[in-house]
Amino acid sequence: MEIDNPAPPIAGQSPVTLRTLADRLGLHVSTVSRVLHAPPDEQLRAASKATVQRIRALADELGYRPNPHATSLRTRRSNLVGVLVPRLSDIVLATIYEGIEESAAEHGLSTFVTNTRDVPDVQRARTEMVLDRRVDGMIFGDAYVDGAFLDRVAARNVPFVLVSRRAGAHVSVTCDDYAGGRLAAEHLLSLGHRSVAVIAGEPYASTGIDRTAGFVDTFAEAGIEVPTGRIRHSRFDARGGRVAADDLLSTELGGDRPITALFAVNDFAAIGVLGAARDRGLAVGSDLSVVGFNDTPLAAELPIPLTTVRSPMRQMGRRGLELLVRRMQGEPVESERLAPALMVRATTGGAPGRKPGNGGPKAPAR
Amino acid sequence: MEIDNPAPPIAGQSPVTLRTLADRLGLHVSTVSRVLHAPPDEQLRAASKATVQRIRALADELGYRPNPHATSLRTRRSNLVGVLVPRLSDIVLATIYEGIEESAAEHGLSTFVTNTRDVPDVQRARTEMVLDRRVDGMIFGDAYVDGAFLDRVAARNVPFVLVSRRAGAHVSVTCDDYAGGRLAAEHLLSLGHRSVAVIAGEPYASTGIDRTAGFVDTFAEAGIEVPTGRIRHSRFDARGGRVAADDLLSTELGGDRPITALFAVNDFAAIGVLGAARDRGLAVGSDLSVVGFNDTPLAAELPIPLTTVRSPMRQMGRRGLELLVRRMQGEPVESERLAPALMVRATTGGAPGRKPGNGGPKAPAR
DNA sequence: CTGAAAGCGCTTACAG
DNA sequence: CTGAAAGCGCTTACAG
Repeated sequence: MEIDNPAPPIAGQSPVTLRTLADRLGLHVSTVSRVLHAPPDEQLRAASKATVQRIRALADELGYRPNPHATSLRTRRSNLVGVLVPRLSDIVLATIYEGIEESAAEHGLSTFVTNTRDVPDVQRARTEMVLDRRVDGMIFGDAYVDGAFLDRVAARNVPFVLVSRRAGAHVSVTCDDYAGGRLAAEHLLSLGHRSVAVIAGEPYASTGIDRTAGFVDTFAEAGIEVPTGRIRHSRFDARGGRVAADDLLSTELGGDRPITALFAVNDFAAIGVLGAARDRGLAVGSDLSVVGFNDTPLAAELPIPLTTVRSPMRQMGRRGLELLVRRMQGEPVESERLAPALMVRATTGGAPGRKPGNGGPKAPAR
Repeated sequence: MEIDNPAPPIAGQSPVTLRTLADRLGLHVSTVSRVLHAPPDEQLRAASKATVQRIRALADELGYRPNPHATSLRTRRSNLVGVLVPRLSDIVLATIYEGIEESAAEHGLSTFVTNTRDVPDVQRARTEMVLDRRVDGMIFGDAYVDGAFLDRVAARNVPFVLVSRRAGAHVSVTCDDYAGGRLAAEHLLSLGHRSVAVIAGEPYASTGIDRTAGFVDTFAEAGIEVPTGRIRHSRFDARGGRVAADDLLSTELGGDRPITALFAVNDFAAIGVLGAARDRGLAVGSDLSVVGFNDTPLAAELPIPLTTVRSPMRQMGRRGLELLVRRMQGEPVESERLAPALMVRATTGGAPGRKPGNGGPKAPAR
C-alpha cells in the first residue's frame, strides 16, 4: 500500500534550500539566510519589513528546513550531545536519559545515546564514535569511580558532565547516595535491626560504593559493625541480587547471628532478594526486612510493596543536561547531589527475636 | 583536577583535515580523499603503493577523522537512522533498541532514538525533528495500528520499517503475537482453565490486539467464549495491570463463574496482577493462574517466577535494522514475524474446583 | 598515477 | 537595506 496522499507535505527532507527561496524571490541567499537566522526581534536589522515577510511566507509555504550538516560544517557547532550509558534496558538509566532528552529538546539540542555495558573497551570505542560525530558535549552515565578514562577525555577539551555516578573531580549530577544509604540504615535501626547485610552492586560504581558507605557508617555510629563478609558485590539486576542474597543467607549458617535485614543498593537487586527469601521460606517484612534503592515504578506495585530510597532519576538527567549547556558556554559549574527520600512500604518491619534462621545450628548469643 | 596528561591523544574532534594531510605530503586533497575513502582492495587504483602508504601513515599519526558533516553535505547521505519509541524506560523497547543499535554499529550506521510516549502530537513533532536531521531511514517502535500517520511519512519517501508493532501494510518486524496469544491459551486450557480474562494493553497497539486475538480465538475453538467484559484495556505497566486486575476480580462478584486465570499481554502488567491477587488473598498458581508476555529478565527472578511467552526482543531490533538497510538500498522487503516461546513457571497451575471466589455469591454452574 | 575544479548548503564579516 | 565573496571539509567525475 504505497500511498497517494493529498495531505499537506510534512516539512523536512525537502530539497528546498536557501537558494530555492532566494531565486524565487529575486534575492541573494545571504539576505535570506540573515532573515531566517536572526532572532525575531533582530530581523528588522536583517532586511526591510516587506522583505522579511516575503521570505518568511515563502519559507513556510515551501516547508524550508535548514540542512544541519551545512550549518554544522559552517559554524563548527553541531548542537548534538552524545550520551553514554551502561544499558538502556536498565530502567534507572533509561529514566535519566528521558530527563536528558526532555531538557535537551528545550535547549534546541539533539542527543544521541549509546550502550557501553560498563565494558571499558566499549566505553572507549563509543566515545570515539561519539566524538567522531563532532558532538558539542557529552554526558557519561557509566563512569568508573577512578575516573582514569575520563581524565583522558577531559584532556581533549570536550565539555562533559557525569550523571548517576561520580568519578574523580569531574563535574557530576548524582543522587546524594551517601545520604540515601544513611536513610536506609536509620530506618532499619529504628526498627531494631542489628544484624544486617548489604548487596552493594558493582565495585566500580560510585552509586553502590556511596550507598554502602552511608549505610555502614550509620550502623557504626550506632555501635554496630557490619562485617566485611556481609557486604557483597553484585550485578545491578534481579539475578545479581538473588545470587548475592543466596550467598549471604546461606553463609550465615556459619554461626553469626542471623541476618534480619538486607539493604540492596538497587530495586532490581532487591527483587532478587525477595526471591531468595521466598525460596528459604522467610517471610519478607517479618523474618527478613528488605530495603531497595531508586523507587522505580515497579517498587510500589510489587505483591509486597518494596521499601526503598527514592532517587530523582529524571531530574538528574535534566539537571545534567543543564550543567552541560552551561559548561559548553564556558561557565564554571559545580557538581550537584540531589536529595533522596525514604519510601517506607511493606518489605520492612520490626526485627524478629533472636531465633536462629531456617534450620541452621543455633547461633550463640554474642 | 584539570588534567595534564601524557597519554596519546585519542583520535577525534581533531582539527586535522584532508587539507592538513595533503599539505604535509605535498599532494592534492583529492588524492588523499581517494586513498582514504577507497576500500582496501581498490586503493591500488587510487594511488601508487608508496603514496598510499605515506597517506595512511600520516593519517594514523595525526589521528585524522573525517568530518561527517562535510561528508554528509557532499554525499547527501548521513549514515544516520532515527528511531522512535514510546518510552525507553519500558524495558521491552529498550531491549529492542539495543538490538537496533548493535546491528547499526555493524553496518557503520549511527542511530538516534527519541521517546514519543505514544502521544500523536509528539510522534509528529519528533518525526519532524528526526527528518530535519536528514536521517537516511527511520524505525518506528510506536506505531498506531491504523497506520494513518505512517501513511503520510511514507508519502515523503523516507525509507522506514516498524518494529514491535505492525500497522497497515507497512513493513514490520514483530513477534508473532497472535501465535503467542495462542500459546498462552493452549497452556491454560491444558491446565483445565475455562473461566479466564485478558488484560489487553492499549487499544492502539497491535501487540496487545494480536495477543488478545490469538488467545480468545483459541478459547473459542475449544468452545469457550471469553466475554467482552473480561477483556480489559490497560497501560503497559505494573500499575496498569493492577488497576485492570482489580477491576476484573471485583466485577466477577456479579455472578459469573470466578476467574481462574488471567492473561496479561505484558510482563509488567502481569506483575500488577500478582499484586492485585495478593491483596485479595488469592494464591497465585493455585487460586489464580497468571501468564505474562515477553519474558523480560525479571520474570524468572520474581518471588513466584512468572509463566510468560517469550518474545525475541533484541532479535526484533537487529532484524528491523537489517530490513531497513535493505530498504535503503532499494531492495523490496517483506514483513517478518518472529516466533514466540512459552516459558512455563510457577504462576500457572491446574484450575481450582468450582468454588466461588473470595466471599462473593455462589456462581451458578453454567 | 595524480591534479584541478566544481559544488554540497550554509554563515558571516564586509561593502556599498 | 541588500549583495557579493569566501570558505567550512569533503567527494567525484574528468583530464592528462
